[in-house]
Amino acid sequence: MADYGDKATNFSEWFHNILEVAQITDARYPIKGMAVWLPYGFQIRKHTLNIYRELLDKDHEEVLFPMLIPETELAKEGIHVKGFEDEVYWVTHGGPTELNEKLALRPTSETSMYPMFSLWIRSHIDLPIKQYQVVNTFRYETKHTRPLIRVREITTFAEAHTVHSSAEECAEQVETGIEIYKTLFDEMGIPYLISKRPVWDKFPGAEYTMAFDTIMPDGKTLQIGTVHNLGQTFAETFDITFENKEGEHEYAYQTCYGISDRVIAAAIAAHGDEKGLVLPPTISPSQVTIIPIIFKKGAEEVMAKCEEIKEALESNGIRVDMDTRDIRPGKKFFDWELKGTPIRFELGPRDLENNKAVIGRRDTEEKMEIDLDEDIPAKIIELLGEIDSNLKENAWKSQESHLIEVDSLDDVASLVDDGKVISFHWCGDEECGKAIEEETDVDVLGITEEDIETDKVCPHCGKPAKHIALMAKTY
RNA sequence: GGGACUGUAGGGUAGCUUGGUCAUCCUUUGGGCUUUGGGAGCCUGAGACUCCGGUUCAAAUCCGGGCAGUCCCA
Repeated sequence: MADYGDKATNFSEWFHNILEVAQITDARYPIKGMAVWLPYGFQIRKHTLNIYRELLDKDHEEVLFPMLIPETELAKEGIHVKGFEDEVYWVTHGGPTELNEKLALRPTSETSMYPMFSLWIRSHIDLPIKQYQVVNTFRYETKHTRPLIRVREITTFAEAHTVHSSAEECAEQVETGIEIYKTLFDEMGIPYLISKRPVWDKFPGAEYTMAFDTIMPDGKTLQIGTVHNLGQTFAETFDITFENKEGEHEYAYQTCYGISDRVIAAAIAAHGDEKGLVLPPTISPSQVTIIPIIFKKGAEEVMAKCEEIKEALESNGIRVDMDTRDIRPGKKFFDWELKGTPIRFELGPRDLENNKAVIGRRDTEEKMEIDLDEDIPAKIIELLGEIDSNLKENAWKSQESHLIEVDSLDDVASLVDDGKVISFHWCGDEECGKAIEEETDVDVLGITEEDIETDKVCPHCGKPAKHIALMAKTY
């Protein structure tokens, strides 16, 4: 039995090992924080993006903006640039010639897109604009990098940008963005916590930031998606104005929301186990992997039946892979457990004789027989659905086991060391929040329930509590 | 931002303290035989001292720096 490390007690080690042995990424690329997507990992990424695109294509348009941003544009929005300036990669030369203006590799695309929005938008008729792009972005991370989680090239940055003619519509779009991401994470079985980031941790330039965090197996949280209400800040900076129905010029209202490679990291972390990956059928490269068990005698008949089943499954829209390698079946079972294929379909001469096949579930490790005369595609589709909901349910249970409500912050440090994420009543004051972070050395993630009616007081400052907030160690 | 540790075949490692023989073992991998329902076996090949500089008759081993990685603290 291979030992990939213990997922709960040594998540980092487990995660590194799984990425490597399951051939998702190769982190040996000779630049810190940049890795190669391997074919198997790329497939997972592709299916994840398919879900994403399907969700956004309903009422967003996909676009593609350049990767380079002139220094003057990047620097226009003061608060925004301050949030990123230490992490920007600069292009300074074209061949031997020094450029007369430095060009930034986009750390995010507001300053790339919004000057164009300014040109495109003249009247309220032009609004709303809802666009998205899937691009790579660059951040010169100074902390230690981790594959998929903290990288210098974010290879999969899926960002949406919207422009509206009223503050109300803009706020509604924030809710829409949240709903889209909920659906995406639900499809992948990733549990999440939604909170409003504290003011000192919001997106630079935003009015407020709504964030999705998932709790990793070690109890640290990972931010997997954010939705920002930008208000009119960027519109003022980039002069995005429209003529409203009254014929007056008004600054536009904007939102942006994004997800990244981290979503895939979250899916791997949420479902994987000591044997390797466990992939939800929605993103697994193959949903069913057929393993023909070949002996010299009867090989042709077995292969023919396997082909037949493969075609039957594929014509029902199921992704099927067939492992025809000339190696022992045991080796194949181990390989596909490592790669997390949801269903193994094993068929050998003995089965053929009995008119049966063996189905193996990756999530429960159950093996069951199926009659070859049965409606196999229907059975598989049913099973895939069960696997999907089982994975999701377990992941949510696991997340909930990390959550704990407290009335006092005395034990926060030891609870967090124990892998807990803390929920507490909070006054909401910036000064108080920063003091809490300082004293406990744990981050205030954000507010999960805003402006609640309660008799409770803030455990730190003793003032009346207004919100329920979360604290955690973060990745 | 500050600190600690590490770098030997594709992966994991021994050797480094005390410089000196053909650099160890597992895995991987090419070829051959034999096997095939949970990682087969045998035979025979392949594959490494992070880079640059220094000390030395001699460096995987000692020293300095770069690059890369892991971890801890802000």
